[in-house]
Amino acid sequence: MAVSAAAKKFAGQVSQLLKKHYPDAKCSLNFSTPLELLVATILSAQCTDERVNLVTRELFRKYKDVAAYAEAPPKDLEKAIQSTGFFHNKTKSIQGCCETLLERYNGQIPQDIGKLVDLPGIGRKTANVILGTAFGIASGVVVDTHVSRLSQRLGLSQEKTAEKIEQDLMDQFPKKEWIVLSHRLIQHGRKVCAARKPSCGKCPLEAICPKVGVEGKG
DNA sequence: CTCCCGATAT
DNA sequence: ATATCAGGAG
Repeated sequence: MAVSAAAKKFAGQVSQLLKKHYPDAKCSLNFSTPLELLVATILSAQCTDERVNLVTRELFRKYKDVAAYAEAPPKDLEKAIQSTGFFHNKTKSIQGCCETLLERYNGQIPQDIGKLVDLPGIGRKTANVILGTAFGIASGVVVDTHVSRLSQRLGLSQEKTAEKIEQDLMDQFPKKEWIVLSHRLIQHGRKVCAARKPSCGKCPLEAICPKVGVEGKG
């Protein structure tokens, strides 16, 4: 699908206003290596970054490399990450990833979207976070719960699935903006354009926002 | 589509 | 009580 010039112009306005208001938006998950970011991002599913950072402070002290996660008794890992929710699934994902990394990639994290998505528990969202934030590779736009919601409200996409929303965003924003755009949209979604009670009065995008689906408008 | 799941705000 | 939080798999 070709994108209209009007759509790209609107995207440019969004981009400019976000840049002005969130000049140095960055990843809010604490990490010091690509592996730590991979683990933190798996833990971040349906959980606040604040909670993830609380858990990983101890977790990263105990598990230093891929082998440490792969060899750990599952019960130990489950206990360590319990408070982030979905802990059975997340433990299987972390250990499955680390086992596969040892088997196929000599314990290294591949810098390739296809290979990352092929790992257990890694979808496009997590893969885009790892590539963009750990390696500086613009493989796509990170579409999480915040980016999905903001894309709808701003009228950037009418699609429902994360995959289709991501394609719409990639079509409207230049590739060089994808990584920082993701961080800015997420920060804006957390602080201003919140799910339940959006602070439209304090929103820097107020003047151009169609407010699709926002109560009182739409 | 459903299921996984604890912590917090409303 | 219920919605929501940097999702992914079956």
